[in-house]
Amino acid sequence: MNQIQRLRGMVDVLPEQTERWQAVEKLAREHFYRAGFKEIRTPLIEVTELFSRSIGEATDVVGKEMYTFSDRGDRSCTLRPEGTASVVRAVLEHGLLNQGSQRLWYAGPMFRYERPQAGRQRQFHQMGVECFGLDSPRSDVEVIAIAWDFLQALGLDSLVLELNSLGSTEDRKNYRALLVEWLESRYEHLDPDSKQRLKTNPLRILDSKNSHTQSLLQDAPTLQKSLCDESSDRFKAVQNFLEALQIPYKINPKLVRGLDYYSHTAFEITSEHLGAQATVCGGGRYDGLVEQLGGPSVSGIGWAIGMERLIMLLEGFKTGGSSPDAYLVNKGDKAEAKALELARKLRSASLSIELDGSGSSFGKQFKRANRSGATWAVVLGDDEVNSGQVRLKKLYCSNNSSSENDLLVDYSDLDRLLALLRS
RNA sequence: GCGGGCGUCGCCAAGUGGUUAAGGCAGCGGCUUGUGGCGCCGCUAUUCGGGGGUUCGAAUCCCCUCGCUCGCCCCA
Repeated sequence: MNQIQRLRGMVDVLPEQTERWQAVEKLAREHFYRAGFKEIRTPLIEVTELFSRSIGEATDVVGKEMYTFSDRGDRSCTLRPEGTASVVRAVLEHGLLNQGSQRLWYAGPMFRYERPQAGRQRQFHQMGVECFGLDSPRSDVEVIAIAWDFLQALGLDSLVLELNSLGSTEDRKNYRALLVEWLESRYEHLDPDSKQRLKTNPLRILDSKNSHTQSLLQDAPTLQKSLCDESSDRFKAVQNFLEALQIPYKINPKLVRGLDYYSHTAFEITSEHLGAQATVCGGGRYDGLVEQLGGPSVSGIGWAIGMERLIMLLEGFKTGGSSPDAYLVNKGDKAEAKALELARKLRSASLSIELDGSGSSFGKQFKRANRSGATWAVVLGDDEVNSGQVRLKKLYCSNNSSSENDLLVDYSDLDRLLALLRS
């Protein structure tokens, strides 16, 4: 194959799909706006250290999935694998936290060097929100509700909100020690993956898909029991607020987010229609992150939605489709010149006009006019030019192909023409 | 990084060792250089992802390679 192809894991979104994307993006923007969120746009490339420090050296994302390269100044750069780190960096760099709490949203491509599969690409798109300086459990629920309501507004059913608390950093440290000790005494019974993870990221063993390991874990110490009173009160409060808002949720004690910076509330919204990668939306609280990146001790909470996965769920939904208001049929030297001019005039009056540029027979042009889905055909030929008129023909209505029912309008009478085309 | 499935026209596909690689959709052209949605006719793969090999002969068998896809790991 000599034809140049796209890079592996990169996806072209074709016109047929972009309409759906735009509809989703528009709806999301409305939800963000109504919730008082402002957009932030950060670069696609950052210094590598930003991600290794925030996401965590031991995570797969940092360990093996980053697009990292040296630039000409020999700096190590990385294409962003997620949005949160960049947003925190930007917020600190521009002193936004000095102006009180912040509610931000972002959208754009992310890059992870992984083997592509259903719902996973190397360049993928996320829309997300990040809040800083909102500490109460009420904020957790407010933020979750934005995601939930947005997804509901898209008409998605059979979504499940899964919830867990990872406790404070302290709680997690304690629990980690407990769990490691417990697992080490049963080391022989663990599957190879879990043995490996015992060294790198023991909490992740909890959501192992190995059934043997899972049954072993039945009796393992739980994270819940390691939560201090304050942490478990907070978790309880989150649940109460969710119930008050009548947002259904399922506690999943094994939900452990992969990125190091999460603490307390962690959640995912999943769908059974997505194949192996079931998570459409994932997020949680990251109270230590801002400080870890050199900022003040300010709390954070946010989530990200995977656009491609969301679009997959929307596959069955109609988006209306767009067709031009009018199709401009034109033939003959003078008529073609006039048509070009007329198209421009109509467009500047904000009509959508498809101009036939083929110069082929009227019959052919009408066929295309029909296919375009336009409501009107605007006809310009030598006869019309000679009489200073255009001929309007309503498409897709009757089966008359005669020109008796056509409307003739002077093309100098733009107002009348516009009025007709809009009717 | 590791496993499974697959690769014939823009799309869907037949063909599984023998001279010219079905068919459908879409596209283009004609019947119809002044009028459309129907119909009819015609055109559109010197070639079967790419390379090498076996054979008198390969899209069909073998090897390598590339790509797609599903799953594992992990994440959105």
